[in-house]
Amino acid sequence: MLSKKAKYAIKALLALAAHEGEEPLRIADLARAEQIPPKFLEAILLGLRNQGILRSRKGRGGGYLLARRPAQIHLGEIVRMFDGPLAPVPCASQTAYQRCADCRNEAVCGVRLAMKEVRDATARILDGTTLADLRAQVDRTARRSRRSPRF
Amino acid sequence: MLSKKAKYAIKALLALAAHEGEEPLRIADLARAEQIPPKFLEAILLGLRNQGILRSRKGRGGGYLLARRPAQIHLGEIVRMFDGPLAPVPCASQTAYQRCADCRNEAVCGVRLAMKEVRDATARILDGTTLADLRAQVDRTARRSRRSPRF
DNA sequence: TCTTTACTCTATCGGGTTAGTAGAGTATAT
DNA sequence: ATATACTCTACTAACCCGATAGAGTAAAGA
Repeated sequence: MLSKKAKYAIKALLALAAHEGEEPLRIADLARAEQIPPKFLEAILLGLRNQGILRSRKGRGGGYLLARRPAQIHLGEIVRMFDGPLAPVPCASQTAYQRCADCRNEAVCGVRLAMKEVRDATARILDGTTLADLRAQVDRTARRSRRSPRF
Repeated sequence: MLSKKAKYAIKALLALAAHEGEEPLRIADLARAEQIPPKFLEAILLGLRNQGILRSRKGRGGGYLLARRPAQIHLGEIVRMFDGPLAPVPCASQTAYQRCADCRNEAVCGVRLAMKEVRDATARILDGTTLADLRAQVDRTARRSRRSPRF
C-alpha cells in the first residue's frame, strides 16, 4: 500500500512541476487545490525540503518550489522516502537489504525469489519515471479521454 | 509490504507442494520446519482451508494437504487473500476498485496512472506464477548456487 | 522598526492493524 | 475410550498511520 504521505507528496510535486519557473506555491493553496489536510501537507513538504527535493521561501510571497528540474525527480525516490524500500520483503530489497530471521537458506527461498521479481518490476517503473515523464503521460491521457470521453 | 501471514502462507504451501501425493503434514511439523509460531501458522492454514486451497484431516495421522495441484495455485490468489488487492492505491485496483475521496478528476491523476503500471506489473508476476512454477524456479536456483556457491 | 506573512519544528493523539497467544471445543483413527 | 490433531473465538501488546495543535523563526513590506 502506498501511504497517504507518499500519495500526497506526488500530487503536490506534480502541481509544483506544473508551476516550474513561476512564483512559489503556498502550503494553503496547494492543500486546497489537491484536497489535502493543510497541516498534514505541511509536514510532507517539510520532509521533501529536508531531502533536497524542494526549496522554500519564508514570509510574504513565500512558499515552496522544486529544487530540481522535474526530469531529475524520480518517483522511486519519493516513494522510498516516505514508505521505505520498494521490495515487499526486506530480504528482496536492493537498497535496504536485510536478512530475515526465519529462513534457513536464503538461496532456496521461494518467497524471496518471487518478491525479488516484484521489487525489480516496481523499481523499473518507479525509478524509470520522473515527474516530467508523469506530467507528459497525464497530458496524453487527458487528450485521449477528451477525444473519447467516458460520460 | 508483504504481511507475515502471506509470507508464512507461501512458505507453508511450498512445503506442502513438495509433499504432494504423500501423507498430510501436521501444523506442528510444518511450523518447526519453516520456523513459524505454531499457533499463528494454525490460523493461517485454517484460512487457506476455508478458501479451498487446502484440505485437512483430523485425528491421528491427520494434518493438511493441498486441495489442488500446485500448478493450479497462483501466488496472486494467496497474496490477495491475506493482504488484499495488489494495487498500491484502491483506485488502481482491477479486482477491488474504489474511487478515492480526494481526487477531482481521476482521468488526469498522475498517482493513479503510475500506480496502475505498478499494479499491472505486480499482477503479471504474481498471477503468472504458480506454486509449481515457483518450486521449479527454486530448484533451478539451488542447482545454480551449488555450481557457484557464495561461500 | 513593527507587523504581517508563511514556513519550521516538536509533541501529541486516537484509531486501526499486525503479529502472536490462550484455551475450550470437535472430529477421527486406533 | 482415548489420544491425536484440527477448529474456532477471543484477546492483547506493540506498532504505525493520518491528522492536529501550537509555539517558534525568518523574511518582506509599510
